[in-house]
Amino acid sequence: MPSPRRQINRGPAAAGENRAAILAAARRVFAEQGYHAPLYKIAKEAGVGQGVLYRHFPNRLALGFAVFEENFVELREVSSRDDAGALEELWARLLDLTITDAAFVEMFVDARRATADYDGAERLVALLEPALDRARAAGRVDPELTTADLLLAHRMVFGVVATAEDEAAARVAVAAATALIPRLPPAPRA
Amino acid sequence: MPSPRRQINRGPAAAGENRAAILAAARRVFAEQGYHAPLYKIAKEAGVGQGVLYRHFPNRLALGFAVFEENFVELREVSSRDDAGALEELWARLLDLTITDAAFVEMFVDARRATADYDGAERLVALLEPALDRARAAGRVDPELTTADLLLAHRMVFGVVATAEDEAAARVAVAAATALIPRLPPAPRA
Amino acid sequence: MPSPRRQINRGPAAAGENRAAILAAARRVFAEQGYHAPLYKIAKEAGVGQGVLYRHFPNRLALGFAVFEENFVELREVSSRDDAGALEELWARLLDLTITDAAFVEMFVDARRATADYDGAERLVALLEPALDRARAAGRVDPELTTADLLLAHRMVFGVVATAEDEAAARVAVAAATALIPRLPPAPRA
Amino acid sequence: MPSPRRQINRGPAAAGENRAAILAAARRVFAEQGYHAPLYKIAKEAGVGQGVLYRHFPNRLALGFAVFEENFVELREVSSRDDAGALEELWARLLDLTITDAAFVEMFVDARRATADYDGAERLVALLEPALDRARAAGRVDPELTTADLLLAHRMVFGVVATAEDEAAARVAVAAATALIPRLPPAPRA
DNA sequence: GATGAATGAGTATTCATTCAT
DNA sequence: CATGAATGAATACTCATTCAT
Repeated sequence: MPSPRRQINRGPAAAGENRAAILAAARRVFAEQGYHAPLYKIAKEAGVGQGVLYRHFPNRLALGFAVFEENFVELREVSSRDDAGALEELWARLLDLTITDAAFVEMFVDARRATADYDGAERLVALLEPALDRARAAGRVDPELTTADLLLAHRMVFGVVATAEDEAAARVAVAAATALIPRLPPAPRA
Repeated sequence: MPSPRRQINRGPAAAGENRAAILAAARRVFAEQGYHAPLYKIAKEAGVGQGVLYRHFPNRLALGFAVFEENFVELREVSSRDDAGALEELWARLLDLTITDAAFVEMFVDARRATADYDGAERLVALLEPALDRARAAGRVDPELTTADLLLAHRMVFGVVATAEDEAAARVAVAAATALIPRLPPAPRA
Repeated sequence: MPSPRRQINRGPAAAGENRAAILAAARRVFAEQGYHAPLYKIAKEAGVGQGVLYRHFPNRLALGFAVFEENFVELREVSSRDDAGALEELWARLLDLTITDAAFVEMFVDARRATADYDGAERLVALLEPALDRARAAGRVDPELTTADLLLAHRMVFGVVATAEDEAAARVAVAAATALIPRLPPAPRA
Repeated sequence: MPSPRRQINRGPAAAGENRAAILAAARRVFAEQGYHAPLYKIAKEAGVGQGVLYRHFPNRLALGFAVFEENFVELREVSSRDDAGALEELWARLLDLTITDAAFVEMFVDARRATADYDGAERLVALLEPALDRARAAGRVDPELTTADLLLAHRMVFGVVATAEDEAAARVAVAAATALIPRLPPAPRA
């Protein structure tokens, strides 16, 4: 017997808004409390019922990936820029997102245990490869540098972020870490 | 009617044994079920009551670190070897432990959120520094290589291990990752 | 931007079809998942919205009874056959439906708690009585056998079905059970 | 962080009492609300934490069976009476318990879906067989009556109880139902 | 009238931590 | 000191029911 004091039912039209609200809330909560924050807190933060969250995202991983996917949209934009400097910017932005969304490190650690085989790596390859090709053609990067190298370097950055005290420390450490790998694209002209 | 005695109370003498049993059990359970395995399972696996576990380790992090510390004993032995090749072996062993004890990646991710100021880094420095000095003096490593570099590289390896599918994949990826950093000690003569 | 129409609104004409589709779906789902299967699954299986299900059947019991009622249609046909052998066939068919639709046992158990005063008993009486009268007149059954006996025997068969492992076991057990009650109509010439 | 206002921890010594309290509460709650009553209500009714309930009984079925098992103790006492009239009393008591503990009908219906193969039938056989043998030897029952018949009749009584409006109606109906099976032990001299 | 998303109370279950014995 | 049962808050997840469109 539902209590009469429930929130107004905004109807199916709210579905899109709700999904967006959940993603935004998840991003916020993950950042504050980590990837294992209770899902009901995310629902509450988003201002929706728990059922809505579960309708949109059947489990934590689905939600986590969805949030993460949003980053791809941004990266794709940079990647699609048909210019030789795109790689540098793309790489810089990727590192930045990795630092900002440190919670996702936990997610990946988790996903390893979960069966879910995420195609994030392939997605990333699709993003990096064309930009790398253009940069190489333009002679802007080490001709030996491969996409696999970039992927691996990204995972290495993950480790630095995961073990950093906070975002500021992570930023410094990531800069130092990438400097250890000579083959990497040059730091963007900040 | 006194409650039946489930196990003989072996008195204070058992404290040391208990501690060791708990550590061994924790290592086993962490490896099987991950760092977030229920503590009562570790107590049961160790054959001790939960109270004993709490007596020795006030929380999961304390236990986790204690298990991890055991690795230091082994590393210290290598480090204390007064020979120029110690660094290579030390480094190789460190990477190996990082791969094997993947659960600790979770621990470190966790520790970042917990306020816990772990002195692991300093401990590691204390281990690496003398070996690095000797190796440098003997001209066996890049003269530019610093202890900070090693520490950072170790964190990078963490990231690779954390995002690897399994131990075998981690081993391959770590090899590739360290190859990206030219300054690092050479791989040990396998 | 109006929300996309998921399915054409076929108007009131569809009401009858919908009702039938829901009943069929309910029968299927009850058989597969038991009487307490989620209602939304029935709606989905029927290809209708949940609102429609609620329009036709205000609650689970109403739906359950409606499905069950369909059996009466079949039984009524047999009962209306103006011949002395109708009782035997009617009784045999009743037992068979009881075995087949085991989910309804759960429903009846449930109904006992719900206040719902189901008139199923009277309906059954209306079906059995005329056939019993004809059979008695024709000397084909124990003259002592009453409709009340049949009703009671039917409930007893319920118990056997409810506690049987599966349909096959139920069939065997029901045969044995009815054999214990000498007054019952003879088994149909299979 | 446990609130400071928790109930006193009575220690392990309370285990026995707790188990008994849970069983009693379960019996009460099952009778009032049916076999599917929320387990936390049983815990609360028993005055224990939910964890305690789960420690003693890992799932609903385990709890249900445990409650049911208590009935066996009583029946066993009657059964072990080395006298020819034991069967009649045993049978009467069995029917009575079946009427009283109607919730167990639901449990059995449920258990059919659950994997759990309960050995209740064998237990019942072990109880009934010796008493039946003695009764038969003393010529107090139909020499044709078998234990299997009794078991089957018991299941039939289940059906009658399950479909009865309330306990009073069940009592009347069970009497009528058993009267339909001539071979059964005579009603006890009430 | 039909749709199906939204709602959120209800329930099961786990596990860190305490504490009587 | 050790034992391990007790505690109960925390959390995940489900599903009956409503209602905007």
